[in-house]
Amino acid sequence: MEHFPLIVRKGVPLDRRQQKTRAAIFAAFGGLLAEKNYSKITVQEIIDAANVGRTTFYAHFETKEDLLKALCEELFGHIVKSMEDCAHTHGLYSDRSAPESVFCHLLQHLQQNDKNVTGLLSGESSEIFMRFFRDSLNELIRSRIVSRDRKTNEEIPQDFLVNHISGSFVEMALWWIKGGMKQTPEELDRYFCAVIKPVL
Amino acid sequence: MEHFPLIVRKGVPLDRRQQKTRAAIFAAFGGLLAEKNYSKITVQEIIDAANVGRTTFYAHFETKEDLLKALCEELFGHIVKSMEDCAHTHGLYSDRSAPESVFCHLLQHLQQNDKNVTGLLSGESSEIFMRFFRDSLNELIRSRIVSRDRKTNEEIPQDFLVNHISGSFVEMALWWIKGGMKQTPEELDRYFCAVIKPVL
DNA sequence: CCGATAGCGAACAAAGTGTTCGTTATTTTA
DNA sequence: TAAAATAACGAACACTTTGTTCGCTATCGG
Repeated sequence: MEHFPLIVRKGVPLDRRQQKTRAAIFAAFGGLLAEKNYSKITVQEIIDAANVGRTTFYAHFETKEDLLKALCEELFGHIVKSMEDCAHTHGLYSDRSAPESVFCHLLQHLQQNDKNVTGLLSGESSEIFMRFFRDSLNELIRSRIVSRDRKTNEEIPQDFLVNHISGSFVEMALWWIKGGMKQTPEELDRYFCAVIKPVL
Repeated sequence: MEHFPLIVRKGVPLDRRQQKTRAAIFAAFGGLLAEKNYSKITVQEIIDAANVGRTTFYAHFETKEDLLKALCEELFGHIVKSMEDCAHTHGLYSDRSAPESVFCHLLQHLQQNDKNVTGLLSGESSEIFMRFFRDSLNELIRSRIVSRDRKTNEEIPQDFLVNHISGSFVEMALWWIKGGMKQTPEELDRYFCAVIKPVL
């Protein structure tokens, strides 16, 4: 909890050693997360798996929670980024004109096991990641749903809708992953549109 | 993790002392959960708050997680029970004929601050409880949706639907509680039916 | 009343956390 | 390429938390 002289300063490109250390820690942590619950993972285990010194770990991350946050950003950062791009070019939902929905795009990203996301997501700590993921999604949907879909049902508050959509999506993704990803992203996207579209 | 000679045996009614201890621990734990995250709560804090000996605590619960599970069962046990009853007499959804949906019933339960549930649910650990809650709900919906609603959309798998409904509901409840329960249960129930009904 | 048993608190080993320090290895830079 | 900078290392540390033991006391139920 104390202030600690951080070796890693933002803005400054990482020393090759730092890059290696950081990568090793992420890899180790990821591996552990895939096989056991976050709360049961100990810093010592991470250190051992990453094969780095104790001091080194704490020079990079203040705490295990800090590491988790960093990992989330690392893992979902570019997914969210490409999600935003996709939302600009294509629409939020699939259409005859735009078969590539953001949601489908997203599911494809997950499926292609980008940076071993899937391992983590099928592990016991998947909820943690999904929460993180969900918050980004919420932002996106909020901005998109306001700009489009003006003719929407006046009975139901925007806030409720936004939450419903992002919440449902995350729950679906969780269900999908935990069930072994039996369906294709396109299938899922159809289901999702089928249950979400009528609402708007 | 070791086998520990459990004082509390199931089936046998609790000694008056045991009842008092158990209640004190639940109350203390509940109070703590309402103000700080589960993971940050220490057994010692619970012991102090409950004003109970260390040994006594461990005679009742093997671990903090064990306590959490017991508390969940205590809190949601009767809610789930009454939920099942409600599902038999009334239908799953609101109707002109049956304005009392299970969902509405459920929200009312939450709102009337049953056994201080709300405090816990607005705390940082709400997800944990909601997960527990969700699993019960899933069971109920699964059995009900199969018996009714046979004419349902053949395009979408039952499994997907069940998950969608219970997932959405939990996400809604979470949104509601975290937002300070601004809406009435009846309002929420209307919104929920509005987004769920079209699906079936 | 009395035998049974729950609660108590001190004390403990074990494990985990966050930090320090001096040394070694690697990278930048000049 | 030599020198200054700095990241990594590992032993050692004080501290916290956990789960358990033991002997004593208080309370309960028959």
